[in-house]
Amino acid sequence: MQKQETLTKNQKIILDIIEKSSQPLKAYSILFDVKKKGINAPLQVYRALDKLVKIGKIHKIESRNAFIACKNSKCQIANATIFSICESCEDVTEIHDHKLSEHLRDFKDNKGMKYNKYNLEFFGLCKKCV
Amino acid sequence: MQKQETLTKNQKIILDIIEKSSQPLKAYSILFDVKKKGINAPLQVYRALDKLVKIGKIHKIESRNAFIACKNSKCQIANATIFSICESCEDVTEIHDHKLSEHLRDFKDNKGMKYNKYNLEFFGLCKKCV
DNA sequence: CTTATAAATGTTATATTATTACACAGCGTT
DNA sequence: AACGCTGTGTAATAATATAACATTTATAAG
Repeated sequence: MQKQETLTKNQKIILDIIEKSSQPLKAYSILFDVKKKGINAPLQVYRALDKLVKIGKIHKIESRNAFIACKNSKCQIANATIFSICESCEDVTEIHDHKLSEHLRDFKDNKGMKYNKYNLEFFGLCKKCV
Repeated sequence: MQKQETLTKNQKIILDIIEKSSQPLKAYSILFDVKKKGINAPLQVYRALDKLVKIGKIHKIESRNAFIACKNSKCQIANATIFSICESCEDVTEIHDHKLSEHLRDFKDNKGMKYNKYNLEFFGLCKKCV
């Protein structure tokens, strides 16, 4: 625990919006929403997003170019994310599976690469869409 | 084995360029390279890329918006990819790890979702860059 | 062989996502 | 007070990707 409480005004505004959404939000849709709060330019959004990703408050869904809040209250886990994505309704859920996480954390390839992060996205059809 | 031999002219041109590169290529850099072969528009590139991804000849590195050839000669594996990415030199390597692949293939969450695909990207520093 | 159907092409325009560059403000340290 | 660091605001632009339309080629069906 160090400085994750000290978000700036813009960062708070953006985090707030993302946390209120159960689903990933795109940068420009966030921008649209925060115009009324005085955030006018894409860069202001992207800067806040970058920071929030860095400190683990949100995650980027790479295959969708969208951002979702980390539900894990103590998260800090900017570096190990697993998501399931429904290809029909686009519902995204963060997966917390201890065993799988362990496997990924412990993975070693045979090339001496030093890993500090991974991102895993599962695709398929959710219950509703099957 | 069915129709993976029957690539069209554009698809062949694009695949050829990607296969000749050991590293991922971006769509617009491919476009630049193929202009001399009569492919003039982004859409022509993206269409070929889509098809090649679909049949498993190439993979998209989602975090980099770039495309790399599948080295697995019999690949057909458009649906299960694992890559390691060096955050310093951006070197990308496809990982073939039987045990890890099995784990991912067999993964079941507790929400009844039916998976048909996954994409995993590891980030870190390669031997040279450590 | 002819018709129908699906898949790919070529082209123009445009939408979406993300970054560069620059000037400046706030804050903690020395 | 000067420095370094992080964040802000703004304008411009770069990079990535898709929509819409007309046409052509390939494949399959009668």
